[in-house]
Amino acid sequence: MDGRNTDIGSRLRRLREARGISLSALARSAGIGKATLSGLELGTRNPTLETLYAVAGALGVPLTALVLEPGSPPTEAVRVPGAAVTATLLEVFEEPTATFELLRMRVRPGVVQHSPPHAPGVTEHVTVYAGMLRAGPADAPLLAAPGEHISWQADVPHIYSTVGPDEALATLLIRSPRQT
Amino acid sequence: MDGRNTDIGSRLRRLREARGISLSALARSAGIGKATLSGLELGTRNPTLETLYAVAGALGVPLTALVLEPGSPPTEAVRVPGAAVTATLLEVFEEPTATFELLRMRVRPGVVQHSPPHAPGVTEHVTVYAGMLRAGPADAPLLAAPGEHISWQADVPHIYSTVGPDEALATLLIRSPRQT
DNA sequence: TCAAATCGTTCCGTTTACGGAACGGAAACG
DNA sequence: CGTTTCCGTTCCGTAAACGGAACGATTTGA
Repeated sequence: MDGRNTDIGSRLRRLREARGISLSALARSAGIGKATLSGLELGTRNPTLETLYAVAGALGVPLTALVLEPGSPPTEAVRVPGAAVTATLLEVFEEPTATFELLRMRVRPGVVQHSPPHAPGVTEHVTVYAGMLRAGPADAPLLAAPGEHISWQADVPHIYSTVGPDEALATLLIRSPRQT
Repeated sequence: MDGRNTDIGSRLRRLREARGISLSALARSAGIGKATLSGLELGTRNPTLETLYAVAGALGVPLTALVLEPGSPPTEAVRVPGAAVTATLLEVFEEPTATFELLRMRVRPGVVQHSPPHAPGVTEHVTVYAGMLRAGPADAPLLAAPGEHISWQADVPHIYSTVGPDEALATLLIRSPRQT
């Protein structure tokens, strides 16, 4: 019916090349065949879930980074000191193994907010409801339009910024595993 | 290393049964074979991305609702569409003492959606981002404007409805203590 | 009460995703 | 210049995911 999912292919290739890894090396570290990875990037194959997990795992990205929508435009990053993000804490849930914090977040346009790594295992989950938000790991941020939802591991440096002239509004859910 | 992805299977089956759809019907509307869907739910197959898209599309959920990250074990109940409310599951967190479900919710205007009581201890947390939402216990609903946040105990009958002519959009976080 | 419909699973032939091996091309080294 | 090494693609046999059809069990309806 179609020309396959070349969107995943190009996204995957971009992620790989951004890391400077060869196709052969990535295939090896993911434990899959070069033919499989090549076909995947070229969009000539319809990958298995198992394959997708292997590749995402080897790249160190959540599977949603491969499967999720938009191609990310390059960063036009204006760095301005001072808070680009203001957040309001709405709710906190204390569980035996993790703490959940629910916040409402406002991101001012034209500024990139850098956030240092959190503790290992911390995940952030953002639902955008106004503006165009660009957020996630500093080296591979994701793009989200109103109504969309993105998640990432927060144990690496990550960023928040808007795309376009409008400020972005979102809810942010942070899950922090309890300290060992 | 397998044991397959029975997590997807059970999650999928729960999503399907929450909608009251038969396996045959879902397979038909997704345009895939019953054998495929059955095997997927039983965890005896390693689905293709194409298959996953078909199923997620037919269920009206983002693919990420089916394919959670490794480390997020199977899910508790998912509540979904009546006539007035449609919701899509964005994320599920399994904790030893509770399950958190993060959903995006759309409430059509002019209709009141009644929801039966949940198990004792279940709490619902709504952040409104468009329209005016009226939600909470059926005998004492709360009113929320965009940007506002309300919570209530969900172990009594509760309702969702809009105020005014516009539909309401919100994120819904459901916290369900684990069964004893 | 029995027939028809529908349920979810299993069987099976076809299609295809898989990895290993070969392939041509491009650097890197002698 | 070879020769070696690595790159990404293509070829190919095998394993398995696919849909259609049959299956027994259950529900529905006359």
